[in-house]
Amino acid sequence: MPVVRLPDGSERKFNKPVTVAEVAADIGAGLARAALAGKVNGKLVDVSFLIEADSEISVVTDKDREGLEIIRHSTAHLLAHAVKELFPDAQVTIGPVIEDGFYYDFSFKRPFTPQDLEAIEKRMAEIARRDIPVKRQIMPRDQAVAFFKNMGEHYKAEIIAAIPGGEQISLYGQDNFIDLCRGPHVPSTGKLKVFKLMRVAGAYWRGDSKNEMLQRIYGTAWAKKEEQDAYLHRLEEAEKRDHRKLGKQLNLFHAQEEAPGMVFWHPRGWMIYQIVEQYMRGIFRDNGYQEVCSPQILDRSLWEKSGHWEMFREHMFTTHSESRDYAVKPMNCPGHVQIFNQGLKSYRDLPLRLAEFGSCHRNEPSGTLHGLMRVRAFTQDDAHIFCTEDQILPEVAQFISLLQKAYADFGFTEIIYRLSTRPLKRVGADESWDKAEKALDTALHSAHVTFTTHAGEGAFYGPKVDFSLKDCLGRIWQCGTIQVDFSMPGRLGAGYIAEDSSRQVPVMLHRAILGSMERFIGIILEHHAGALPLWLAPVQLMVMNISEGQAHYAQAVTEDLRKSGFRAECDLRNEKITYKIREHSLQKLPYQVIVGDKEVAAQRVAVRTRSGQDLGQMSLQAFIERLQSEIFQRGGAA
RNA sequence: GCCCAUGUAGCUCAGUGGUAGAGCACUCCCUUGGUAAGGGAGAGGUCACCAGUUCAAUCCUGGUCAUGGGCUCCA
Repeated sequence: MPVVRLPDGSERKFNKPVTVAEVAADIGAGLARAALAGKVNGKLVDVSFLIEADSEISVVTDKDREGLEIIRHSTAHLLAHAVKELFPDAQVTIGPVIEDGFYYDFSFKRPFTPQDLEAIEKRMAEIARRDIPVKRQIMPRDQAVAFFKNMGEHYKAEIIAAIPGGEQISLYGQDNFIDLCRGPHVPSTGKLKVFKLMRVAGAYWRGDSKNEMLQRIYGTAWAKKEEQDAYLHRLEEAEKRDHRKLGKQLNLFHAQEEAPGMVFWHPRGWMIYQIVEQYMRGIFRDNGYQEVCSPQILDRSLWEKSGHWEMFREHMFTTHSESRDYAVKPMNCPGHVQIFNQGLKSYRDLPLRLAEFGSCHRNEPSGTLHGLMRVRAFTQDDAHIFCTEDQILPEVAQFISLLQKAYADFGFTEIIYRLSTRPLKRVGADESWDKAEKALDTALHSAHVTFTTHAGEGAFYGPKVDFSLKDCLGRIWQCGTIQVDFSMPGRLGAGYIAEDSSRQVPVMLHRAILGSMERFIGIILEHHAGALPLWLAPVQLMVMNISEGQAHYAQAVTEDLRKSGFRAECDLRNEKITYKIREHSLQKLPYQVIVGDKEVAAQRVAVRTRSGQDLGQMSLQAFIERLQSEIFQRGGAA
C-alpha cells in the first residue's frame, strides 16, 4: 500500500497502487487537469505511471521547466504525427528538444516546401484538438525492430539496434501514429496548444556528411501564448542587433561577391579595428610579448615540413611563381618558429613570447561563411610562447588572467571555458600529455572558473583550452584559445641549450585572446547592439552648429577636442538641428555637442548623450574630464 | 562541401510573360531653424550572371555565383 510524499512534505496513503494522475486527482481537480507528467523518486515518468511502493512524488505541470520540455518533446511527436498523416511515405528519425523548441528529422523523397510547413502546422493543430490519448507500451527488442521495419521505418530500427541492451524499448502511440521514444509524454495531444513551425533545414543522419541528408523541421512550443509571443519578439530584437545589419547601418564594412568570406572595412569600421588592435598591442607590450611580423606566403617545402601541406591542403590558398609552389599562410606558427630558430637559444631565453597580428587566409567551405564570424581572410591576435614543460602552468595561468581582463574591458563577463584532452591519435610522450593536461586543469581551477572537459577532443599535437562567447542569437563562437604543441617545434627544428648543456626541443603554446579580430568585432557589435562604449566608438563626438553663424566656433571646439585626443567630427550642414540629432543618434554616437548663439556667447558647449539625455551647458574642460573618466572605465561603462 | 530559401535604385522593400515602382538617401533651389525627419524640383536600375523556352523573359526552365538558415543539445 503505497505512501506518497509530496514536495511540501505532506504524505498521502493509498490502499492500492495508484497512477500519478490519480495522485494528482486526489490532490485537486485543477492539478489533475494541469498534470503533464510526474516525478517519482527523482525520475520523470508519464502520468499513467503506476506507483506501487512508497515514493517521493511531484506532479509536473507546464509551470515546471521539465513540464515545458515535455511539451516540446510531445510537440515534436505531434509534428511527426502530422507529417505521417500528410505524407505517409516519409520516414521518421529523431526529434529532440532543443533550446526554445524542438526539431524533427525526416527522410522524404522530395524537399518540404514552405507550403508543406503551413499544411503540417495546420494538421498539428487539428490533431491537438482531437485530444488523442498518448499511450505508452513496452516491446521486446526483436519485436520492436520487426515492428518498425514492417512499417518501413528503417531509421527507427537502426536506432533500436543502438540502444544499450539493458534498457527497455518503449513506444508511444497516439491513434495510428506510433513512435519509438524514451518519454515521458503529455497524457493527450490536447495539452499541446502553443507551437509554431519555424523553418526547414538539411541535416545529415547522425550528423555525418557521409550519411543521407535528412530534412529537419524546426519548431518552437510554449506553455502559454504570451510566452511564445515574447520569444518571437526576442528573435526580432536579436535580428536588429545582427552585426551584418549594423555593419551596413553604421557604415562599418561590407562584403561583395568578388571576395567571398573577406571584409571590406570602411573608415569607421577600420577605426574600431585599429582601437582593438592598439588595445591588444598594449597587452602584449605590458606582459612580456615581443611583436613580430612574418611573410604572407611561404614556399611549399616549409608547409610540407610543418605538416600543413599534408593535413590542411584543401584549406590553403596556393599560388606559384617561377615554377615554385607557395601557400598563403593559414597560421602564423611556422613563421614564428623560423624567427625563433635564428640564433642559438638558451634556456635563459625561455619563455620566449612572439606575438603577431597575423593576417591569415583559410579556404573555408562556402556553406560555413557567416558575416564577420566566419571568414576566409582574418587576423589573429596571435602569439606563440616557446617554453619548457615546467613553464606551461605559469604561462597558462597568466594567459587566462590576461584574457579575463581583456574580455571584461570589452564588456564581456560570460565566458564559456572548455578543456580538451588527448585524442587517440596523437604525438608526444604520455608523460608530457599528463603534465600538460594537469597544467591546463590546474590553471583553470586556480582561476575559479567553471569549465567543461572534453576527453579526446584535443588536437593530435597537444591539449587545449578554448574560450567562447555568445552572439545575439545565442550561438556560441570560439574566440580565445591556448593550445599546447609538442609537435611543431620539433618538426621545424626548434631547439635550445638547456642548463646541463644538452640540446632540447621547446614546447610551443599557441594562444589568442580575441581569436580572429573580425569575429571578435562582430561579437562586440552584437553585444553592444552597435552602441559601442566611448573608448571603442569610432566617432566619439559630433559637434554641430544650429545655424551658420556658429560654424567657426563649432570648428574650433572640434579642433580642441581632437587635440585632447578624442575622435570628434563636425557637422556644419545646412540642416535643422533636430535633423542632425536624429541622424547621429541613428549612428549611435556616444555624445553630440551642440553649439548655438548661447554657447558661443558663454564660450561653452551643450551636450546630449546617446540615451537622449540633455546634459545642458558646460565648459569644454568639464566635458573633457567627463569623457576621460568614462574612457578610463572602458567596458565597465557599457 | 551538402540541403532549403533568397538575389529588383546607395539602403529597406513592392511588383508584372508586353523592356519597372515606393519610402529614405543623393543632387540642385528655397529655408538659418535650439535637442530624433522643414518645403520644392531633379537625377538614378542590362531586375546577380550565363544559357534555354517564347513573337516577347526581371517574371517560366536549367546552370553558375553570392547571401541567409541549417548540417549529432542523440529513441
